[in-house]
Amino acid sequence: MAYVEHTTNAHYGKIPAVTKGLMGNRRASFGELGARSANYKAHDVVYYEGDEAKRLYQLVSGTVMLFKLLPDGRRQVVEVLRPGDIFGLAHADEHDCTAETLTDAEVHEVEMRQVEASPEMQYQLASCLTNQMKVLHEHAVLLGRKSAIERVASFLMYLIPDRGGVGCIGPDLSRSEDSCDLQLHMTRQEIADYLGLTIETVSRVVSDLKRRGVIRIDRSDKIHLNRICSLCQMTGIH
Amino acid sequence: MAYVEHTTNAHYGKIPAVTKGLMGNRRASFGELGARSANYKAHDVVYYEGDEAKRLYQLVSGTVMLFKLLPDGRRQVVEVLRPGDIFGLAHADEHDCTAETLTDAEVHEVEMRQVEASPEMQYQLASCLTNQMKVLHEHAVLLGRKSAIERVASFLMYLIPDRGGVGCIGPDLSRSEDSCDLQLHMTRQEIADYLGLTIETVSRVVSDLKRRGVIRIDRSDKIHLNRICSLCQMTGIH
DNA sequence: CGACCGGTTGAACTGCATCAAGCTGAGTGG
DNA sequence: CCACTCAGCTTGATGCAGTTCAACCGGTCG
Repeated sequence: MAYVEHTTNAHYGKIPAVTKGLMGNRRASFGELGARSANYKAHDVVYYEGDEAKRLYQLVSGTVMLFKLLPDGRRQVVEVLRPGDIFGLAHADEHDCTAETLTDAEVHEVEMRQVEASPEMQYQLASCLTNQMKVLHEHAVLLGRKSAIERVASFLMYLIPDRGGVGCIGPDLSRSEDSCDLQLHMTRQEIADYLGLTIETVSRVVSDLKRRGVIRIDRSDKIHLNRICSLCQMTGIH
Repeated sequence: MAYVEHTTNAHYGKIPAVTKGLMGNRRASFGELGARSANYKAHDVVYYEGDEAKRLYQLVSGTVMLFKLLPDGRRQVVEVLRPGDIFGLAHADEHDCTAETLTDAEVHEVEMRQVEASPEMQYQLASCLTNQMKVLHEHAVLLGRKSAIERVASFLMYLIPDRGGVGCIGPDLSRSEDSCDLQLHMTRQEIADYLGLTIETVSRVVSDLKRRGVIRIDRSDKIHLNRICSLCQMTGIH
């Protein structure tokens, strides 16, 4: 089984061309508005929590995570960004999170002044933020109310390409397949910090899913979903 | 000790007049842009999760919470809104949360079309969302990584007027007081659903804080903070 | 080959949930 | 005015999901 990045990972691929309205699932792009493009290697830090916020960033390709640290070292990954997502917003001129790439990533960067001066960009900004807020709401439910199995199942479902975190499409899947390959791009530690669990719990749950035949582990970061529907059943949203 | 609403509760008071830039701590208002004003009683539902999203709302006074439900009844309060906050945004024309007032509330309502057509409103929207994103990030840390005591302490700190969730101002408090009265406007159940805990745990932690002399309980929804600094010390961010 | 890093697995512990009473205060009716 | 009720809250006893601590495993790299 070959793992072709752009078909096997939701986090890959360029920004989708489809756009709707402000409140629709538009995925706007800063590219056509004269943003500077920058390339980062995997595990580069784009900015640190507390840094002065000078620019706005839009992820073009690859994956970026935003996380916060508590003084004793506890970490919470607050967002795992997909192409099209905007980051670097700051409420009081200071970044509230650290932004670190999970993979090589291409990013469009725009000076804050430019954004302030461009209604076009603000439109796109509002549109992207709307979407990201929804994801944050779902993640709050995950962190506040879901069990470990439900968290991991939700996480895996979220990674399925062309599903945008949406649950079961129903029994008559348009893809007519109930299986799928995933490329994780995250260590167990990163997953744990995203799901509010420990590394051991993530590992145990993944092993358990394997034992139950729901997934197959080809390499620790390459997982094959055997039964997407079963997995979806475990997310807590059914 | 008298409890005067607009001085004792962070959730009360009109939208602050102070505004800065897009990324600053601006608290924009739709009022001057011809929004319709609506008044709700305590515990009114503004819209339900799944309802078609037709309008955008900005809270003028009072408190509103947004929550999501899992099919088995588990609930997560994802946001507790303050005056100036915007809600009702929907990614796919459908509200992703239920919006319910906690107190009597005044709300400005704007048709989605109007927002789409108004760069001015989009600017304000982007500004408000930036702030709300930051709060959601902090809340993710709370839900994912904090203990019960830390959650309750963080929650109480968040309610202190004129602090916007900011931690210790330092030993030389500008208010020169280390105490404060709070009006909760939330039942133990609502607090528990906000903090990702059970009602019993919230109750136990509050009793514990009382026993330690950090707070005094005047009525279940009226709490006096005896030592704000001690409380702040318990939030996990120090 | 050995060191090392990320991951897995086991055994014991614990913080919070669950289950089950009891309490308190506001509202109601005799 | 007191008895009753009922909703929201508190407190105690018990259980368990997930953490913690510790050992081990397998692939990779110098």
